[in-house]
Amino acid sequence: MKTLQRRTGIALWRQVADEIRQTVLPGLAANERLPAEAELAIRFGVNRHTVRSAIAALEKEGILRAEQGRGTFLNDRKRLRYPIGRRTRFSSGLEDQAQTRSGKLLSSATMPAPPHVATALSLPAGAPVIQLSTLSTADAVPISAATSWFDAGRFSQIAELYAETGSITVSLARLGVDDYTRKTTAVEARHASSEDLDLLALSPGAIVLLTRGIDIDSDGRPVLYGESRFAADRVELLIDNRAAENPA
Amino acid sequence: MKTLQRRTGIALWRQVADEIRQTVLPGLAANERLPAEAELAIRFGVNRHTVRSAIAALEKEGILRAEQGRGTFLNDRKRLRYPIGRRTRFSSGLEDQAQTRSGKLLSSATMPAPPHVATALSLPAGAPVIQLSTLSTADAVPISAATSWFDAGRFSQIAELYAETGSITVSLARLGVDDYTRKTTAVEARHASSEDLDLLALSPGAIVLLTRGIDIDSDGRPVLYGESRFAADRVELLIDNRAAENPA
DNA sequence: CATATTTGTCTATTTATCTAGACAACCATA
DNA sequence: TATGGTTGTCTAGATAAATAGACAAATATG
Repeated sequence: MKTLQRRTGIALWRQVADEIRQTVLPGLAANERLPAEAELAIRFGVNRHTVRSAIAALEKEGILRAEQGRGTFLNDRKRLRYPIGRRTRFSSGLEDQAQTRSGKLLSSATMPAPPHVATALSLPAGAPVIQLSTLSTADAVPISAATSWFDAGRFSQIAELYAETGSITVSLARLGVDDYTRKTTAVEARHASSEDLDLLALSPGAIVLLTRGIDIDSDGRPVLYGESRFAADRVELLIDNRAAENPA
Repeated sequence: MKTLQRRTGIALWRQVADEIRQTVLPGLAANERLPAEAELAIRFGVNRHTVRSAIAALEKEGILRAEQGRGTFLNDRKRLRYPIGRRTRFSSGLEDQAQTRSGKLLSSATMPAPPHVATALSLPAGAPVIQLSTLSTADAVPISAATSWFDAGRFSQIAELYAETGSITVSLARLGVDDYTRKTTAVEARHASSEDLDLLALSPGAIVLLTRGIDIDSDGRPVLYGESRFAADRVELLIDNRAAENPA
């Protein structure tokens, strides 16, 4: 096998790790044994030590466990399924997948709206907005880091309320927004920035799913514009159009 | 600055390239000059040669251009915006963003349905299905590689028709499916496999957006199950829930 | 309990990446 | 046309990653 590339700035052991993730693991059931290190080394055309580095990395991520004398085994793990639709909220939709969910306020600031934020919120350029940086976790695992912007005139208390409640939905309800729905969501994928590596406890080279969305109230007025970064190895986004057709 | 990490299997120059993409370029207009190599080297705490490697990589990707004596400049490039909704089709929705769009059949095969495919198509386990591997391009740039499965009993001619027409929509229409809509779409992100690196002309470490979707006909019967891999640096997915509410 | 198989550890060598410094080539402009 | 700022090229040395081989330690099995 000669699918690996050299001198690309990605260490061989890391490419081997990715290749194991994508071509070896999908064929295994939970707790099933992987091919022996020596065999994988032949399959990928690298030294056994290189395979060992790859396995060590996957082990540190919690995906595999190596047992001396017995072999290396696949751990039982699932991606969290995060629904995106008209009623996109962090807590609802995850109830059956995680025991505990929480939102933490990392920082807040009032600032003139950057151009794309002003456009999204239908505000004049430079109008004052409140920016919230938040981190959401499920069962103590960081799931997403988000940056949200609100009209400072309409939602001046949003930062304090979020810090207290840990929920955008609850905070907005206290500010008189009984209901809001997602207008559009754009999805991209990119390598995690160093900040997101820290926040989401990822290792370098990890991928984040980036969603950018606008929420509107029942009058159609923009309530918030938000950008969320999800740890791609822990989350998949589920877009259900049937649910979108039948608002509650 | 000390945001870069060493001994992680990702070469420093590659981390610098990612950091430039995410923290330097967003602040620049098209054709604007980047800070000098020496300045970037100080900012990231690395040698100037390391910055040069990073810039060379970004230049090879077509994002930057370096001009001796003048500086390094940001090229004018946009991500293609790919709509995902009830009427998800490759051609429609891209008309205004690309002059030419085409679909190419890479391979086809008839096989017993793998478990997840059988489930998605509501077929008994192991029922015969036709698997299509296709590559879609816009303006001669590869955009997505897809694998689709169809009920072999109902759509036995699908491979020949797609090879001829380059369009799923047209092929299905000739087989009597006047209309179909997207039931659900799941989105994940991951590192590109070596096969996708080839197909999509990506460099190692690149990211693909993976969508898995089920299309149903007007009777609600599953028509196809498909998995598409999009080059994440060339595409963003747009989920518009308003459009989903108002089927044509 | 003997044997084969597997992961774990160690040493040595080669290859790739990163740093350091110097200077050439090119460009804008005062 | 002289000057300062920029990218391009070269050499040399230090650090990290990959290969090669040998053997220890744990496990399963006949």
